[in-house]
Amino acid sequence: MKKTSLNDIAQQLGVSKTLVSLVLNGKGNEYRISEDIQKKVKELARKLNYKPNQIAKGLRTGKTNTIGLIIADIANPFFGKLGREIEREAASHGYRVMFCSSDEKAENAKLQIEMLQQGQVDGFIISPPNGSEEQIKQLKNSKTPFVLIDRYFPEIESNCVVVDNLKASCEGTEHLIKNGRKRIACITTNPGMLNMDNRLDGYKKALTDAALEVDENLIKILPFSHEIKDVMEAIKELTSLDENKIDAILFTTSKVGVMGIQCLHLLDLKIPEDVAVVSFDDLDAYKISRPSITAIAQPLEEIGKHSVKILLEAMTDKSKKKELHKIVLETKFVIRNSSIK
Amino acid sequence: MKKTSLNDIAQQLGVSKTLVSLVLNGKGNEYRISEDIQKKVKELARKLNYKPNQIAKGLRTGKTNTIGLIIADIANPFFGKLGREIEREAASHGYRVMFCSSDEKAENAKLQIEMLQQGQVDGFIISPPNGSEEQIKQLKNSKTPFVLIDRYFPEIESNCVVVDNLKASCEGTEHLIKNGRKRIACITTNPGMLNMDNRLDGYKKALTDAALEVDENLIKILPFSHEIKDVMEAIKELTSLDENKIDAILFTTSKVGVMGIQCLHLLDLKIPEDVAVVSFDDLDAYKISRPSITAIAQPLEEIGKHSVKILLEAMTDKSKKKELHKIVLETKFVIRNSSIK
DNA sequence: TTTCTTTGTTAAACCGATTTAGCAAAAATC
DNA sequence: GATTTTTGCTAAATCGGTTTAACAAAGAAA
Repeated sequence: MKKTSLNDIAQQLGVSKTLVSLVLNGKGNEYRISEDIQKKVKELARKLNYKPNQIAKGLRTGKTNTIGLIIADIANPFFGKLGREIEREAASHGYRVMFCSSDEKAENAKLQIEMLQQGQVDGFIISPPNGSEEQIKQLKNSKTPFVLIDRYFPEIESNCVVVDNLKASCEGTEHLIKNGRKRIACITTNPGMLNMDNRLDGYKKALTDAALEVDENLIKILPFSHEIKDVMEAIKELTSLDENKIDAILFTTSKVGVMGIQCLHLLDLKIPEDVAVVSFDDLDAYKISRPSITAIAQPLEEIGKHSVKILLEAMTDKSKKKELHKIVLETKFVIRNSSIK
Repeated sequence: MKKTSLNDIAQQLGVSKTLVSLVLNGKGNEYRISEDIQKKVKELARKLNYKPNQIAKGLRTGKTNTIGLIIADIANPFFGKLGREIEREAASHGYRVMFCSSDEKAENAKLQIEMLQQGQVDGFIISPPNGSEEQIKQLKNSKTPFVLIDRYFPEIESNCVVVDNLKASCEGTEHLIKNGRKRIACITTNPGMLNMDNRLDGYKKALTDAALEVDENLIKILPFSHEIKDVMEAIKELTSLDENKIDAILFTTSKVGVMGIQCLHLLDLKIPEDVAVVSFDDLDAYKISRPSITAIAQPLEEIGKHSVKILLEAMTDKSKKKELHKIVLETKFVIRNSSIK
C-alpha cells in the first residue's frame, strides 16, 4: 500500500497535477479553478488520505519547516526542559525540532551543524560550546538564520537570548552574605564561556560590594567535562583549608550542584549548618531534596518562546535589513532551606 | 555565498554530474573513471566545501537517515536520558533523531507520526500513549519500520523493547515487606497501559505471595495527566485512614514519585520512619535527596541500544521475512535510605 | 465579423541529487 | 582489416512536489 502522490489524484480525475497542487494549496480561487473540480479534488484527496511528501516539497521550496537545536545534552534536565519549551513553541508555529547533543564539544557541534545545514533545517537554535566561534561565523557567512541561547560570543554579532548571569549570581551570593556567611566558595566550570565567566564575576562583585575578600583559594574551576570525582576533589580541597573553613558554596550549574550536594552528603557535611548551598538552575531534585535547595531559576519558557520567535522572524523576513535581537532575561531567585539558618 | 551543488563541480571541470556523483560516492573505480579525473573531482569538491543536499538525496533514494522518536515528554528526566541514549546509538550508525513529545496524548502522537511519515523519517521508535492502537496498526499496515519502547500493545504484533515490570515491581514490594512494612500503598497512573498495569500486578503479587491482604483502599490510580495536587489528595486519603495507617508507598513512575515525596515532606511525614518509599526510575534527585530514595532503575542504555539496533535491522533488511523482536530487559533495584529502618 | 479579454486549465521547467541505459573511441581478437 | 571487447564517460529519467508561462475556448467590445 504505497502512498498517494499528487499524480495519482491527477490521473484518477483526468486533470493535471498542477491543478491538484493549486487546489490543495488553497490557490484554487486565485487561479480560477471551477468550484466543481475543486470539490472533486478535495474529496478524492481526503478519500485517498493524501499527504504531501515533505521531502519533495522541501526540495522545491527550499523550506523544511524544521529547526535544528544544538544543546549540550538533552539528558541534562535544564536542557531537557528548555528543549521542551522550544519544541512546544516551534510546534505551535508548524515547525518540528531536530535535537542534537553536542556534549559541549565544538567538534560535535561543527559536525551537527554542517550535517543539518545540507537542506535539513531552515534555521538553528544553538547553545554554542567553547571553541565553536569559527562554526558560528561560518553559519553567519552562509546566511543561515540562527539564534544563540544560554551563551553567546561578544565578538560575533548575532541574535541571542540569555539571562543576566552576573546579576543572578550576585544576588545569590548577596543572599548568602546576608545570612551571615563569610567564607563563601564558588564551584564553577567551562572557563572562557561567557555565561560562566559572568557567574563568577557576579560572585566576586557581591563579595567586593560587601567588603569581603575575594580569596582565589575559594574558587574552583572544573574542566569542561567533569565527573563527580572532580567535584569531590574540589570540595575536599575547600573543606581542608586549615584556617577559616568555608561556610557556603555557590554552584554555577545544576550539574555541578547535584554532584556537589552528593559529595557534601558523602562527606557528612550538614547543609546548611556546616555549608550553605545555592545553585544555578532549578531542578525537581532541588525541590524534594532535604533540605530543599535554594536555586537561581532561569525562565525556561520565556527563553524558549523568545528564541523561537526571533528565529522565525529571521527565517521569514525577506527584507535584507535583518535586525539582530539580543534578549537578556531576568532569573528568579528561589529561597529554600539550604541557605538559611 | 550559495552552496555548491553537483552541477557546479561538473561544470567547472567540464564533466557530467553523473561522473561527479559516482566519484564522490566511491564508485569511481567500479565505473572505471580515470584516476586523473577522480583526483580532480575530489579536490574541487573539497575546495568548494561540497556537501550533498540531503533533501535531494532523500527524494531520490527514499532514505532520510533520520529516526522519529515519539515519547511522552523530553523534559521528563527518564525520557531525556533515554532519548540521549537513542540519539547516541543512532548517531553512531549515521542517523539523526527527530524528537517529539506526545504528552501521552494519542491525538498528538497521531499527528506527529503522520507528519513525520511523509518522507521525513525512515522509521520510528515510539513510546505509544494510551489509545494509540489504531495509529500503530496504521503504521504497521503502511510497512513503516518501528519499534515500541516502554510499553506495547499485546494485540498488535510488533517489535518492542521493554522491562520486566511485574518482576521489578514485585521485587520492590518484597523489599518493603522484608523490611517489616505491612500496610504498603501503591500510587500509580495511566490505567490500561500495559507497563503500568504490570507494575500494579507486581505489587499485588508480592503482597499475595507474602500472605498479606491486597487492600484496594491502599491503591491510588491517578489520571493520565496528573498534577501535584492529585498526588497530594491521594496521599491525604491514604494517611487519613483511621485504622491501620500506611507505612510505605510504592510509586510506579518517577514523575509520581517526585511529586509524592514533595507531598510527604509538606505533610511532615518522615521518610522512612513514618512512611518508607520505593520508586520506579532512578533520578539524580533520588541520589541527592535526604534520605536518598530507593529506586527501580531501568537499563536506559540497553533500551536505547536495542531499540535502535532492531529498528536499523527492520529498516535495512530487504528480505520480506522481517523477524519481530520482543526484548524484555531486567531492571536494577537500588536500595537506599528511604526504605530501610 | 474581427479583435481583445477573461476564464479554466495544462505543459514543462525546476529543486539537486541517483541511477539506468547507452555511446564513442581505443584496444584486443580473429 | 573487420569484428568484438573494453574503457571512459554522459544523456536522460526519476523522485514528488511547486511555479511559470502559455494556450484553447468562451464572452465582450469594437
